[in-house]
Amino acid sequence: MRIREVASRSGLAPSAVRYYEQLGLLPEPPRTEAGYRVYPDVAIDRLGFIRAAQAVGLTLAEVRQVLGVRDAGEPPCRVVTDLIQRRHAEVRTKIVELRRLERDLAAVRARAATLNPRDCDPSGICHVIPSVASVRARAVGRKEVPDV
Amino acid sequence: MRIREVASRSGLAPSAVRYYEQLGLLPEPPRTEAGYRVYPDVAIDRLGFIRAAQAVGLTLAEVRQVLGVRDAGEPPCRVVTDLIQRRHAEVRTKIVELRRLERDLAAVRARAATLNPRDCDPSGICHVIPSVASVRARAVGRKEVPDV
DNA sequence: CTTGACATTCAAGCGTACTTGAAGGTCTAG
DNA sequence: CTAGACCTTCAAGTACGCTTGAATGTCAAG
Repeated sequence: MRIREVASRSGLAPSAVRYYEQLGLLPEPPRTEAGYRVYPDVAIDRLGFIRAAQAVGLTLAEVRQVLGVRDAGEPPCRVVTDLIQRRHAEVRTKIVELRRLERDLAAVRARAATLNPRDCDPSGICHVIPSVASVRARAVGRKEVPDV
Repeated sequence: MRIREVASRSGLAPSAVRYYEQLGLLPEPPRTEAGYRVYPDVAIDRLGFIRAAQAVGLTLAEVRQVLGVRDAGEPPCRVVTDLIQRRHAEVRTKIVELRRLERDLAAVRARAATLNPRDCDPSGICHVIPSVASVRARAVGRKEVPDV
């Protein structure tokens, strides 16, 4: 299998596969005489694992940890358990933060809905945005969702 | 007021204030003879607004939009309402995604807890990670939370 | 023999919001 | 007079996971 096939079978771009190899997530495959990479079937499984790990929010560095342990011949159960637990905590924290933010945004919208733009104070910028208490105290990130 | 004061009163680093000026969020202040920036009190309000807008998740580009309208002499109500509404939808979507992810992570942990590492299949990498249905279908981002 | 789809490497770019570093100037207190 | 706390500009670095571009090579089909 050459790179295009292994990539598309895994839902990746060839460039991503090369990138993973560069990061040490994927072992260097044998080459044809012309220098083309030729992958064994098992590469599909490995890429599948990488995708699944990313899908639960592990970074590529973390995935590398897991693969490193596995490649060393040991079961990575312990590492995986730790990483998943940490990630779980992160996600729960983030949900709490986003819920608060959601509440704030709803409050801002409600406030905006009661106001007439004609009454807008031209000496400020927009009093409706800084109007909610918790907005003044914290913030939550953006960042969209990578597809798998 | 020089840059250090305006920055610390706004909870920012001086470099951030210069950066905002560079992006056009903050008008160029007058200078002392030595070239030091000297800010009027109203700069504090403007920086406060920027922080509040960021706290609800608006990007600096979006903040610039709002400030641009305001600086053009118009009330930015319409722009603000639109941006907030969009942002609100994003946040709600993200909460849904994170909730699903949280559920998956809990499932992965539960599954891991029932297994003995001795039974780990050495031919795979770690079957526990790709074990959850929705993990195979989608992913949710990481990205931590900027403090305000 | 040519076209076109594929492959290679390497460096650089993207987005976001900044920070850091280098090299230097200014100002106040002791 | 000097230390040190502050200011200036400009370019480059950070995180993260890739993609893109340039320059080039390979290979099968028509």
